[in-house]
Amino acid sequence: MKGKYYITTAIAYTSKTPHIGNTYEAVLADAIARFKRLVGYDVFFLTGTDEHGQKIENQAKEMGISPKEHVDNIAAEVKEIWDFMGTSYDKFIRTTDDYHEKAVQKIFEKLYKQGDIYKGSYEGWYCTSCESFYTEGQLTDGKCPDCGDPVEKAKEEAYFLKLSKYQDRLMKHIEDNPEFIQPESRKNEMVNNFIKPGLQDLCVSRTSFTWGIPVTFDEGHVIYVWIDALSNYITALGYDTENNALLFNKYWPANVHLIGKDILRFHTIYWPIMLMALGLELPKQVFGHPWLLQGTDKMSKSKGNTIYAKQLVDHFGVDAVRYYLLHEMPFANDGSLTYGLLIERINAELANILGNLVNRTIAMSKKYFDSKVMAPTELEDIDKELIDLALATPGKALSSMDHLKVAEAISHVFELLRRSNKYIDETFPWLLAKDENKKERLGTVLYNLLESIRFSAVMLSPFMPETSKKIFSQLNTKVTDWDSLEQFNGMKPGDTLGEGEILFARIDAEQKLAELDEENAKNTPSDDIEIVSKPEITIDDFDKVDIRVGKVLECKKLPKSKKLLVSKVKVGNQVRQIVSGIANYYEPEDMVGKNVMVIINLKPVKLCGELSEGMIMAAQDEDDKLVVCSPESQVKAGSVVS
RNA sequence: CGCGGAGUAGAGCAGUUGGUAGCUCGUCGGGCUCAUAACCCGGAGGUCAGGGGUUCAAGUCCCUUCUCCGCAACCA
Repeated sequence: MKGKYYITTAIAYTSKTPHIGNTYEAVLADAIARFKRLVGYDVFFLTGTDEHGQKIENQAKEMGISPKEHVDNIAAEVKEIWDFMGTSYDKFIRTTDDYHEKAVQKIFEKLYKQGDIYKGSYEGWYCTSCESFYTEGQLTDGKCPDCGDPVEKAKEEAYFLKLSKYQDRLMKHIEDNPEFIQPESRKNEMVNNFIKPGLQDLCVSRTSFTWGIPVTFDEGHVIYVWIDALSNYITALGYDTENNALLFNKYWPANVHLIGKDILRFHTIYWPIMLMALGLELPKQVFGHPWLLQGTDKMSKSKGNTIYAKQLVDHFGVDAVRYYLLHEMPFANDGSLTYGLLIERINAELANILGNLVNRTIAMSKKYFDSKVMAPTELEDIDKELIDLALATPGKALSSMDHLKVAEAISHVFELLRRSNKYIDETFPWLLAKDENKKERLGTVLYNLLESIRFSAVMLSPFMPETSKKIFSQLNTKVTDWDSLEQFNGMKPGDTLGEGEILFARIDAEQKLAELDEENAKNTPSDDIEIVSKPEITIDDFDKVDIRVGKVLECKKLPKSKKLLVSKVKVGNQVRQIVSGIANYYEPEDMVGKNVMVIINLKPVKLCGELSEGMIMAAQDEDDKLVVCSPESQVKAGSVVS
């Protein structure tokens, strides 16, 4: 054993079925976990689901089921997907698990007792009808994002975690451990945007919803997501504030937390500080992996471009999908997935390079030697070249994997496969077969090929476990351990090979794409936007809103901001300054002269230092694109809209 | 001037401490027939975003401009 290796994924939020992008993270973690096991580490691979929070509470209410039922459903789906993707997790934690909830409560108590969590108050906007608190940014149009009612400024009691106290220690840790935050560019983002400006204490409790872990010593307070979700990495191992379970003592600290780049902040700032406060070691590394895009777009349900793992696996098989995810994702930049690209990779690499090599080698062995493995004899230079590459490849893969460069590790193996294909052309086995005197040479050539394939299959097993298994069965070998790659003699002369079988059939791209299109068309009921209406209002409510026609007199960009335009709008006998977030869609000169609809009785506010006295109405389509609303024909500025 | 990253062949990307510009796909031509119309070889295709500088030598270091992206701020 080379020691322990503890790897985690982020826990999936149980508000909707995870798409292929979410699945990517689990597969990536799995590949690393399997690789580490293969090379001799004692691995613990944790994944799971994050199941609390207001969003889930609300969703459940809408569906008319209990939150628990709701999360049970989704958690089961997540688990099912992880399972058919072949992820070899050692534990699947759910934040609604009993032991987790108890441990989180103890953590909260401990931090409170030692003064790292204190009770304070949280100023925000309160919506009476929803009994909810919102921050400035959560409000839509200055009103409750949920029900649209007016909100009022209010204070709420809440618990806070003292981040500032640990700020310097965190900074030092990041500086002393350059590998702590990966990739590097992310580290700079965290340090410059958050740590250097100074950390604000973090609100770690809520009273606005109940679907969460209760604070034991203060009724009505629920532990907010940070402490609840992040703690899973230690509670899963049986962490306890008083005496820790064996697992915890053995595996903590984590070697790597694998997470999406979007939640890097929580894992590189809040989580380390929590751990420091608990007196625990920090994880060795946090890797914020890039995102998987559908073509060049972010996947989203509203765009209807969501690709689910299930469909891909049904059509292409698990290992092909795993291969794509693991090999096509760059280390730091977002990757892209389309059906077309997937098919291209399957054909070019899996079918042509890998599958065909195995197939032709097994076929020749059968044809020339009745599937017997021959003993290699004298080696020629060309043989040595192949063997040297085979022997060198495990080291290369190992080193790539040490830096989590999974795609690179796979490429090394494919180099060997390509070299093997070339070796066939260089040695002309079919000619050797015609000459009885060259039987021995032919046997040697085939032996070298079989052994190279065995090498490749061993190295590929963390990435494509099923495929490796199939190859081993075709080779009829049980020598599949990593150490067997130290010598080029794993295949045993005299053994009989198994039956040949196509590993990856070539796919007719055109036909397959048509098939998928048809299937997706069937499953996408309609393009229409689903309407979830805000609560009914009376004519009196509506009457409170004063909408007028205005004419844009001048308009300029707000240099400090990317999205904001500042317009001077003539409304009747007044000229108002209005700031709008439309800079991505309109040039200032486009706006000048336009007649627009303006809400004139919104409370004025300052945005990026500029006063905004109203709102220009704009329609927002699914891509978040904004289109300014104008009256159909000329109307005098100041006219009432109703 | 908020912080950071990126701009290299038609596409997707590599290019460690500066020393002849590479890989995969595609394309064109050739070879081979064991194999899944597969495999192997070769050709074409790049003022390494633009401009300046340091150096015997710059994709690589420095300055500057432009364009994309991420984070932050913000979307009345």
